[in-house]
Amino acid sequence: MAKAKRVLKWQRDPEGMRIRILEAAKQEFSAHGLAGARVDRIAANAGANKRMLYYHVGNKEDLYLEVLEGAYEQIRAEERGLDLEHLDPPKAIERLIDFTWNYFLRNPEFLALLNTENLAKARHLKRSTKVKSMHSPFVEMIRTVVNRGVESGDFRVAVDPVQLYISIAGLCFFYLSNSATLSVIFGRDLLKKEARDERLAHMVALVLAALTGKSTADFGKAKPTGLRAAAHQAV
Amino acid sequence: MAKAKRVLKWQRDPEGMRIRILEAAKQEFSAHGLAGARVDRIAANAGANKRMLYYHVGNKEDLYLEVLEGAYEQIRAEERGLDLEHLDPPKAIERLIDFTWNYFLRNPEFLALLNTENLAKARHLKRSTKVKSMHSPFVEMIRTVVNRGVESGDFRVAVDPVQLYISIAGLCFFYLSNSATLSVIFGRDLLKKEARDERLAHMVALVLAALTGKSTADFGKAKPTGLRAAAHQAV
DNA sequence: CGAGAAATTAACTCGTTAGATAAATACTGT
DNA sequence: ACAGTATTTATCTAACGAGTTAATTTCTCG
Repeated sequence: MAKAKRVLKWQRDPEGMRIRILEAAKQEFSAHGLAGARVDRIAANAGANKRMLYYHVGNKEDLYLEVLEGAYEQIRAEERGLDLEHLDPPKAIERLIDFTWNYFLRNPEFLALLNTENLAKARHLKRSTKVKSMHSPFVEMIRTVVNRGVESGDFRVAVDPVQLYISIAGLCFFYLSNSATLSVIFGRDLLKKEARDERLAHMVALVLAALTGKSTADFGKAKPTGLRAAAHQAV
Repeated sequence: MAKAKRVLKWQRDPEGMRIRILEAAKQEFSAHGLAGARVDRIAANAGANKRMLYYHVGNKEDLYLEVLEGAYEQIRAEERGLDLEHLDPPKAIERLIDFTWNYFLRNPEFLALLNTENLAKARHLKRSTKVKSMHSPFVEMIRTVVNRGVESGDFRVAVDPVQLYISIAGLCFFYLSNSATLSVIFGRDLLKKEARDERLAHMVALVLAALTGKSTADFGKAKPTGLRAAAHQAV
C-alpha cells in the first residue's frame, strides 16, 4: 500500500517527438508562411515544449528547411510509384495529369510551401543538396511516352518533355493554389466537387487535344452546368 | 543679411506622400508577404515617417488591402486596353497569351501579392467590394473570340472561356511565380531570355494546337538549345 | 500677417517572439 | 540500485515591431 506505483510525469519518445514536431511545423509553415509561422504554436500543436524544437531540429529556419525537404521527398516517392510505361500514350498522359491534380488536391500544404519558398527566391532550396539530388522521374517518363506516342501515330508532334511537365503542373497548380482568390473573383466555389471534376476534364482535354490533334467530348462540349454560368471574371 | 530666407525643414505633399507610401508598401508586401513585411521598412523606403502610414492610409492590413486593390486596378486597366475583336481568332488567342505572359513578367509583384493573398485564403479580398466589382473583360473577350473561331472554322471546338482563361493564366503564372524553385530543381535559369522565349512559344503552340487541331512549328520542333538539355527534373 | 488646420517629425509603449539557461525527470548499462 | 546521459519541462531575456502620443512645422485663408 505504501508501495504505490511510481507515476511518470512524462515519457521519452525522441523519434515520435521529432515526427510530431515536423508535422506540426508543416501545418504551421503552410498555413502562415515562413515569417508568419510561430514557433510557440508549432510546439503547442506538437504537444511539445518549445525547447524540443531546438533540441531535435534546430532553429526556425532549420525547421522550415527540413519540412520543405520532407515535402519534396514525399512527392518524389509517390511519383516513382506511377507506372506510365505500360499504358498507351494518351492514357499515360491522362494518368499523369490525374496524378498531379490529385496529389496537389490531397497535399495543399505542398503548394503553400512552394509558394513560400518562391517568395524567398528559393533561398533555402539552394542550400539543400538533399533536394537538388532528388530527381523527379516524370521528365524521363514524359519523354518516353511522347516518343512512343509519336512513333505509334497517337501524337502528331514531339514536344519538349520539360515544357510539357511544367505546363501540366501549372494547369493544376494555379487553379488549386489560387482557388481562394479565383473563387472570390468568379463569385463561386472552385473547390466544390463539380468544379473540380470540370477542371480536371478540361485539362486532360486541352493537353490531349494539343498532342493528338483530336478533340475529345469534354473539351468540345459546352456544359450547361459549371463555371460557364459565372460569365464575368478573371485572375 | 539678417533677413536670411527661411529654410524649410520639410514640405507638405500629401498626394505624393500617399503614392510613395503605397509604392513602397507594394514592394515590401510583394517581397516579404504580409507577415514578413515591416512597417518601418515601408516608411523608410517611402522616405516617410512611420506615423505617416497611419495618417494617410491606416494600419498594416489596411495598407496591404489598398496595395492589393491597386494591383487589381492596374491589371484590369491594361486588360481593357487589349483589343482582340478585330484580330482573327488564332491571332487573338496568341495576343492574349502574349499579353498575359508579359504582364506577369513586367509585374512580378502582382504574382507575389496574389500568392500572399491566397496564403491568407483571400481573407482580405473577400472584404473588398472594390475588387469584386472590377470585372475582367477577358472572359467575355475569350467567349467572343472562341465563338468567332468556331464559326470561321479556325477552331474545331467550343471551349469554356473561364477554363481557357484560367489555363492561360496558369501556364504563365506557374512558370514565373515558381521560377526560383524550378530553376534550382532543373539546375538552370528559367528567366534568361532564351528560356523565356522558348516558354512563350510552347504555351502559344500548346493552346493553339488544342484549339485549331493544327500543330505549329514551335510546338513540334524539338529545339537543340533550351530546356531539353536539362533532362532531369520536376516541380 | 496671424490663427487655425493639415501634415509631418520625434520619441515612447507595450505585447510578442525567437531563442537561451537551468533544473528536473526518465532511461540505460553496469 | 546507481551513476551517467538523454530527454523534457519551466522560466527567463533581449530584441523587435506595430501602433500611439505629443510636439513641431508648414500651409491656407480671412
